[in-house]
Amino acid sequence: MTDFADRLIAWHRSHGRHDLPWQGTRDPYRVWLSEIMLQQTQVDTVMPYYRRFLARFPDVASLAAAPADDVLALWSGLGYYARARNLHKAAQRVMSDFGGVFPQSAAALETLPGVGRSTAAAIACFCFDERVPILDGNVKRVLCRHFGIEGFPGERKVEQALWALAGTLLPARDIALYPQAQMDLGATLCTRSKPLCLHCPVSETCVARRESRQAELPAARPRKAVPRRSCEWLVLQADDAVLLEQRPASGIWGGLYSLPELVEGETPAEAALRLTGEALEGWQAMPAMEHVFTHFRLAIQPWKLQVAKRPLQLREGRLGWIERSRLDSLGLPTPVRRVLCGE
DNA sequence: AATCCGTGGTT
DNA sequence: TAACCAAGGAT
Repeated sequence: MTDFADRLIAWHRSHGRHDLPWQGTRDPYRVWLSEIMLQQTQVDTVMPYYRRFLARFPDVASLAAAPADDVLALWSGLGYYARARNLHKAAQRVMSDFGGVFPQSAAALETLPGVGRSTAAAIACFCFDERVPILDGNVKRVLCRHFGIEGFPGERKVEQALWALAGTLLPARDIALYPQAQMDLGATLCTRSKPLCLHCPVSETCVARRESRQAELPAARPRKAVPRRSCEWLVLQADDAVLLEQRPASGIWGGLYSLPELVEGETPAEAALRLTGEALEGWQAMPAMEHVFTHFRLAIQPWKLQVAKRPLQLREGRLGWIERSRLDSLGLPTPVRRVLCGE
């Protein structure tokens, strides 16, 4: 079945995507950056972020030397912020452990934080012609359909089988073209819904096609109820500044600047007193909003409290007054940016 | 090994 | 509307 890869590559030459911003280079820095941004994130979403990021940090040295806050600011809105923190750490490790030169094997690349087996393989393959398989969402979908693989691909046994299968399908030549060929097929033809089998280069040998099971393969994730949580935020504004709190490095929105949360049962005035030690009055409700994550749903009630003069003391170390003009240069979670800057 | 981690688009 | 999930990795 080595023919499988050759057909994909031949199809890619004439029908694949060739003008994405991260294509046309074998610079491992650029390939690595694009691969990290594209994890669980669609191409159209990534493009503007990739351009901005590359303009600000043209190489691994400039990224390694940057403050973490600058990196998070450029990532703000892209989600999965551990990617940005790991990206920064990995850049520093390339400088310190590899003399500023990216390692040239998948095994070595995988030692970098945020670089797993598939991302390491993609970089090694694109940049250094290493003959290793990738296994992202596109490849999983294509393989499950074409070879009639049953079971949810997120399950360990199924994923192991897919890795093994992917390893047997590698082409004898043009290895550097193969990852892109697979991803293009998955992204443009073998899509999750309504795949365009009529244009597919491997449709004659596809199990799902033959059995009309394109909608059943790959098997869907076992569904669970999505928990609902709620929180209240204090939007304390003074002069032309707002009180923000940097979140802990781990957990949701790690390292980002967020609005202080009210403790259960607390009024906005009580929260302001707790945070500043001053009695502040005149709070009012802002429009409630809901933010949806993959794994839960968060109802947010912001409370605005505008005071004339900025309280001098802050009771917690992670609190700080941020000028409104500086908000653009900070890493803010999307709903925080929405509250402070409007839609 | 199952869970956690964002956001926006599609159906 | 709600479900689903996209160029996954870390724990």
